Amino acid sequence: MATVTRKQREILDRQQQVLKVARQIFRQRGYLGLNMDRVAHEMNVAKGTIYQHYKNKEEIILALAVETLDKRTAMFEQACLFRGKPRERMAAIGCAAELFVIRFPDHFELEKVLSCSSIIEKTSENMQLAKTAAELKCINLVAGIVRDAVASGDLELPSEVSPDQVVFGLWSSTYGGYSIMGCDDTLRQMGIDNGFKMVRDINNRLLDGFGWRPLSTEFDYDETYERAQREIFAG
Amino acid sequence: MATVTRKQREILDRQQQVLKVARQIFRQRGYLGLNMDRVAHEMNVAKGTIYQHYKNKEEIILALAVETLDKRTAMFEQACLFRGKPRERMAAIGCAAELFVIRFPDHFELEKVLSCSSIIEKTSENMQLAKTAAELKCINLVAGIVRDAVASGDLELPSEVSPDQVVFGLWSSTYGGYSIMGCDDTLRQMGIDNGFKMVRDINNRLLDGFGWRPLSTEFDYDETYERAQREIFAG
DNA sequence: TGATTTTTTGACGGATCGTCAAAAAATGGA
DNA sequence: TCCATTTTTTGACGATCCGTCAAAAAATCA
Repeated sequence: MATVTRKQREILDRQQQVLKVARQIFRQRGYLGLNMDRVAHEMNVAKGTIYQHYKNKEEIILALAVETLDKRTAMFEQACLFRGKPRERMAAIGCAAELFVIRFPDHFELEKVLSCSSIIEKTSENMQLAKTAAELKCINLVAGIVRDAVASGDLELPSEVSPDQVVFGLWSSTYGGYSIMGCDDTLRQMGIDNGFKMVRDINNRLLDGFGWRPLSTEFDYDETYERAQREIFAG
Repeated sequence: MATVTRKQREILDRQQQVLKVARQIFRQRGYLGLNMDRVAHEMNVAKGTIYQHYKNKEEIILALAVETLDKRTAMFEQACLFRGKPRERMAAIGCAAELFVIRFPDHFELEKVLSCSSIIEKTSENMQLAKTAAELKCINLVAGIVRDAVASGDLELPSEVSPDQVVFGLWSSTYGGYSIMGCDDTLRQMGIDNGFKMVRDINNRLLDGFGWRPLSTEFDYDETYERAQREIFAG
């Protein structure tokens, strides 16, 4: 028993080790620069061994995304603990999202690669499900806050609008905003310097549009952001 | 002289031909399925000839994106001609954006591929600039409508908010929304069926948040969408 | 027509992929 | 401890795609 467990642990450890090395390479050299030979070489191991753990490099990339997605879930969970009205907690989520892309700058690049259909197609169904599950955890945390707002009366949604719609809106604009920020110099051409602040403001306007009280015009959410940063994500 | 022109035309024609064949392959087989040998083979031409026109497949993909981006500009220009208040014209732009992704379903896939830094890095500076220029044309059309709204008093922007910020917001949520729609089945998990309607509603909420009159709560923009579809993009 | 320039060709060397038979290591029973 | 059996690791291999370039073919010109 103990032997089996040790063996299994060793395998798990190496799985982690592969991800660690692969993330390093991906960060430095991107999708095209990451290849199995390189991973194997950096790990002082034969190529075949890597294939024992992951069927191809796309699978490794997907595994990396799941790994960081779990980090994000943890950060979002922290944010949910923030003391304040639902909309303040949502601001804390925004704060977490910002910190996440700063702390894990390679995650968005992973997402972009995985958004290419011919790339994601090479990965296993299982790992894809794992990623969807990891995403759903985050989405549900956010949806929970929206529902709290509805329950507390801060947010009055018409019958044809579901809480998930609000989540989808925040998700879209945040995802879109960060995407445009990261890869396009169109932004610079538009004269926008602080992309994070921009996304924050856009999201605030969006929530104002849904009538989520207190509106950003009557409450200082920048202050809330700073408090969230200090209180929850100190260090 | 006439000879030179004819020769040049032939070269241009083949450039187009490459794009046509490549788009076909890309649509069917995606990024990983598109390769120079295949393009050459389908064109009954040697591989070296393809390289005379485009330095690698990434450059072809970028050229394809520029091509469709120009189509989008044309559609946005049409939308700008729509008769109505600025916000109605903006709705017409939204309509154009929708029709665009329907008419050119491969464009978003191209965008996704090109958003990967290690892929775009393989392309030429010049073609990248061409893409940025094509994007900027669209952005400026949208920005023009925002400025019209400000000028006409329909939209009162605080001094710290620039019209470009509004554009960025729309851009983000639309880009983000369509991205999530296209590649993720997270959406289905969230129980969202009509992604287009969703993006439309989100954008309306966002503009409501900016206080752009008439608000979507006091005006039927769905009606405007349908009119835009009928009037401008008939057929 | 034949010399010169331009264009096309596809074979080639190099990189990466994913596989698999053989080698090495681990396991387990005597 | 030893050796037979199972599991894991190894890296050579064939296949694919990349981008190049010298030679062949075509076009131009005098």
